[in-house]
Formats: sequence, structure tokens, C-alpha cells
Amino acid sequence: MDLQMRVVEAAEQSFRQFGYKGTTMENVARIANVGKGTIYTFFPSKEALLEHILNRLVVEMRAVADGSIVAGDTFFNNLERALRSVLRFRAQHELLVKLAQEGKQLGTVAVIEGMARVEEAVLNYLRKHLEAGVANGDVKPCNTELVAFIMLRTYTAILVDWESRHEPLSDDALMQVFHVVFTEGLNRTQA
Amino acid sequence: MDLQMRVVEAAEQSFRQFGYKGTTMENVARIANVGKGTIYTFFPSKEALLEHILNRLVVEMRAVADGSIVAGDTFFNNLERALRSVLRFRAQHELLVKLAQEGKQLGTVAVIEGMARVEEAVLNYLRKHLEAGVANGDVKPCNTELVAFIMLRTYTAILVDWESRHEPLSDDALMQVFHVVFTEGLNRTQA
DNA sequence: TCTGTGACCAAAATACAAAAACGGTCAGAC
DNA sequence: GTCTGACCGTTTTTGTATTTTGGTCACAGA
Repeated sequence: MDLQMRVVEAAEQSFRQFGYKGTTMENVARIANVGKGTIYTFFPSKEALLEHILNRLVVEMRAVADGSIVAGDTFFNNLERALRSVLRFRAQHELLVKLAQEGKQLGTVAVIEGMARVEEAVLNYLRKHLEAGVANGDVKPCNTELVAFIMLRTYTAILVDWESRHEPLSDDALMQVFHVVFTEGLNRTQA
Repeated sequence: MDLQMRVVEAAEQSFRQFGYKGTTMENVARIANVGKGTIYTFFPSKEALLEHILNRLVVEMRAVADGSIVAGDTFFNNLERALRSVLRFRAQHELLVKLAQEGKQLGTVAVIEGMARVEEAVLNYLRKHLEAGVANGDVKPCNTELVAFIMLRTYTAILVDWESRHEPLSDDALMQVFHVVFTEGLNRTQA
């Protein structure tokens, strides 16, 4: 395992556990078993280190989602399969939750900017697929940017706020709610 | 206009403008044109004053929503009419937005508790009507508590987060999105 | 020669004491 | 009996001393 990888994984773990402000470069160095200066041979600043980790996370998640998309299948089948795949990545979710919390509570600029970029990446990804879905007739015409926004917010609201008040939803239950609300709609009398 | 009314409206205005911590009892007294002691003849504490205002707000909004519900009409028509009515109450929305922000950022206990009670009231109201809708066949069977939660979160996310990044949605546009997403569902191929 | 390092520095965060502001009370004015 | 603002103990803010932190670099080891 090379030095950079050790540094990145140490930082990722520390960010997840203690947040951005709560992790010191010295501590990252200690966990990674390197000198502090070594970190700066790979990353010019703490902020750059965070950005690298978030970029990696976005690329990784996009690959996972892409991997569960089947070319010929319908938009909603693909969406639900991708959702189920993404849901498995607990560590990544924990990191994002921790950073989102820190951003709102402490207002750390680097964190807010980083999270904004992650959110933008997810929204673009969702919107792109929604538009393709609209284009090929799977999805009703709609404001795709706004719908993507609503989907993401619903996802995070359930995983963060709901589960802090009630016992966590099983993956199946979450999938089912997404299906009933977004795919089918709640209206029983056909539109 | 009697004293208590003056106090309540002064406090409401100040809470909306400066938040809970940002308003002092002395300032409320000055705006209301009363002595500070007078406030304490009506309310035993600042926290009680906030609770009174939030209770009043909940009662008021419930009355507005109830007022736009027509007994014989479908659940979704009633929902959309109620939404449109509630949407008009800008001042109340501003107060809630300000307090929600303060609760998350400063962690003020009184604010967090008060907002939790408001949210619970709204969720109960929504859930009650969703259950009635399921019972009479307008709404598909679903986890009504969770769906109520998703609807409220979507509503606030659009009004708070969306409008801070994009130009505000017109009431009509918001209604349309709600209709397409929740009522009809996004799936074009009939379920 | 080149990768990796920890003592070192300016800047930022923290801890702490003095001062100001605040929520709440109450003797008294009207 | 209603309403009030000077007053009190407590909390919050402010100014400052001290510590911690992000970042650098001269140098050690291979």
C-alpha cells in the first residue's frame, strides 16, 4: 500500500469520525504512519485533501450507479436498482452526513463548498438520466432539475432526519416508498 | 388593540426579523409600547411567549387549510387547494424559516422544541388526511406517516433551499411539481 | 539524488477574566 | 388594580494571554 493511499484512507476515516475541523493534519499523519510533511508532497493543503476525497467518492458512487444501469431497461427499474446499490455504501453516507452537519452547524467554508460540489454532481447525474427518461418516453415531461432536487432531498431527509427520530427504515421499505411516491404517484384513480 | 395583542404582534415581528436569541424582552416591550413588566403579566417567560406564538400560528394555518377543504371533493384536489391557501402566508413562513435556521445553527433549545412541536402538528394533520384518503380509496395504501414526512420536507426544501439557489418558484410552478410528482407519479407507462 | 521527515513559524483557535447585556422580579406610580 | 422601569443574579459578549494548527523547509537516510 503506497504512501498516498495510506494518507487518503487515514484522512477519510478521520473526516468521517471527527469531521473536517476535528481532524488535524498531524493526526492524519499519525494514523497513516507518515511524517506530516509527506502529506504535503501529495496535497498542497488540507482543503485539497478534502476535495480529493470527495472527488474520489463522487467518481466511485457514479461508477456504482452506472454499473447497475441496464441499457434496455426502463428508467424506473434502473433508478431503483441504482438506488439499492448506492444504499449499500454506508461509510460514504456517514462521511457525507458528518460533513453536512458540520457545514450547517459550524459554517466551515471548505466543507460547505465541498458539499455543494458533491450535491451538484449528484443533481447533474440525476437530471441527465431524468432527461433521457423523458426523451424516450419513460418519464412524464417535468422540470427535471427541480425533480432531481426533490429526489435527492427526499433521499437524504429519510436517511438523516427520519432515521434519527424513528427506527431506521429497511432498504426494502425505502425502495418501496420511493416506488409508490415517485414512480406510481399516490393517486389511485388513474390520471 | 389591547395590550396582550400588541405584545404578541411585536414579539412575532421581532422573532421573524431577528430570531429568538436576537430579540430581547426589552425590545419587544419597546415595539409594543408597554413596560417590560407588562409582558410578564401575560406570559411567565420568553419561552412561553414563543410557544404562544407558535401555537397561534398552528391554529391559524390549520383553520386556513380546513377552510379550503371541500367535503365531497377528492383528496388531491383538496390537498392542492389547501397548499395554495397555505402558500399565501408569507409572514408565517418567514418566521418558521428564521427559527428553523436558528435552531440548526445555534442549537437554541427553546427554538428546537418549539419547531419540533410545529412540525409534529403539521405531520399529524397531513397524516390524518392521508389516512382518510386511503380509507375512501382516493390514495394508494402507503406508510402515511412517512409520506407525510416526505411531503413536508419537499415543501420546505423547495421554499427554503431551492429558492436560495434559483429564482423563486411561482406558486403555480410549485403546485404543478407537487401534482406531477406526488399525485400522478412520474411514470408515463400506466402502472 | 531524491523521498520522506519533524522542528519550526505565522496564523487561527481556545481558554479565561472583566465587562456588558439579558431574562425575570417587585416595590411603587398612576 | 394595572402597569411600570430600576434592580438583581445569571448568561453572553469582549478583550487578551496561551495553545494548537496548517503549512514550510533544511536536512536525514537510502
